[in-house]
Amino acid sequence: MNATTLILAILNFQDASGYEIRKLATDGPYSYFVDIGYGSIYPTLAKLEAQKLVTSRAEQSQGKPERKVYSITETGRAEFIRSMMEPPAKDVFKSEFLLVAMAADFATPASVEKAIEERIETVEAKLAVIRQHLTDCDHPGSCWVAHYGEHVYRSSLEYLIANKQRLIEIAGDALPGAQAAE
Amino acid sequence: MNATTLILAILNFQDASGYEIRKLATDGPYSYFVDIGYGSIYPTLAKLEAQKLVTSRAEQSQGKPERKVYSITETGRAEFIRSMMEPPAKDVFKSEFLLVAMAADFATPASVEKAIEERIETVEAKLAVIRQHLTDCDHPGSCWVAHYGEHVYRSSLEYLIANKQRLIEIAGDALPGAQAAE
DNA sequence: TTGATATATATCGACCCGATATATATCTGC
DNA sequence: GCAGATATATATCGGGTCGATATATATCAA
Repeated sequence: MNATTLILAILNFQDASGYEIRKLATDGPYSYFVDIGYGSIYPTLAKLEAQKLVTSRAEQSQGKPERKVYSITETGRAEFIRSMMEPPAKDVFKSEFLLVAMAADFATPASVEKAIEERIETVEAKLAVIRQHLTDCDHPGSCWVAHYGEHVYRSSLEYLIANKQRLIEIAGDALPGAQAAE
Repeated sequence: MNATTLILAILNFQDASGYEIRKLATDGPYSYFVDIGYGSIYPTLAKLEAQKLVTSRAEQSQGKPERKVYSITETGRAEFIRSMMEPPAKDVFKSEFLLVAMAADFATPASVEKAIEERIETVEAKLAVIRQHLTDCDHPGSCWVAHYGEHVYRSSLEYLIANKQRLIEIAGDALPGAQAAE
């Protein structure tokens, strides 16, 4: 994706600690088109602070470890706006599940069934998160994106459920000792 | 994704050179759920050859540079089948376009329009490739996956076209000097 | 014959992800 | 009251991956 742009975008909407940024990008409203780990977040925050695009302050809340809360600066906001103007990089989509589905005839029906069932559960979970965001959605851009996510994930789920059985039937056909199982 | 699994999967279906693997993963029937560059392909092929999971032979076709064609071994095929049995890693989806859409109020209508139009063109191109594959699709797993791709990309395209105008209308609303443009 | 394009192999640096280490506070059950 | 699980929080390291680039040959069009 590009950790710098993403973090600047998040900090443009709200102050956050590294830990919160991770949660927003994993479970929050960014989670269905973004993914970023600590290994990118903390070094990027340090770099952004050195460049004066963000500032940080320590904050101790009762009971919890001290948080290091980051805020975007005016320079940072200008850089964020500039980055929103340039043409976005191409989308990245990688699915090991689809690779397994493509080679279903080389796996057992049991493993294929498990794979597609887990995929269905994952998509359902993601849909639930999106629909939750849709109920308390105020900012217009976020609503547009959440509706997009709902639309696409629902479509994906429909196909998976409707064609699950057909994929399981393909399974095992190319495995040694599987000639014409009637 | 995991370059090893992908390359083993491709070589399980056909012999190929590094260059061909790249093309299959970029324009071919793997292209809508996979992406891999030379920086992963050549080192992985070398590793797989050292492990005796693939073998290579030089082949000079007329007029073109010499090709180094790789074939999967029996050990490699066993390893491929084993890898198809274990639960697939989670899908990866990252979209800088959706980040721009979410922050559309911080960009100009012109740049947002350009971004969504380019996105529509990209999806249409991908759909065209998938539909081409569907016309000459023999292997059942590949057909299942191509149908899935057709279903999801068509759904995505529908939303983009139907909601393009609405996104452009959001654009610019948070930019300095944009109070209530009627 | 120049330049553009396609084929083909290969590598390097920058970036990114997953796993892990470390630490504190709360909550639950025994 | 304390052990263990869980949540909060910061940080790093190694391995993997990507984009750009270098190199080379052959074809085709201007």
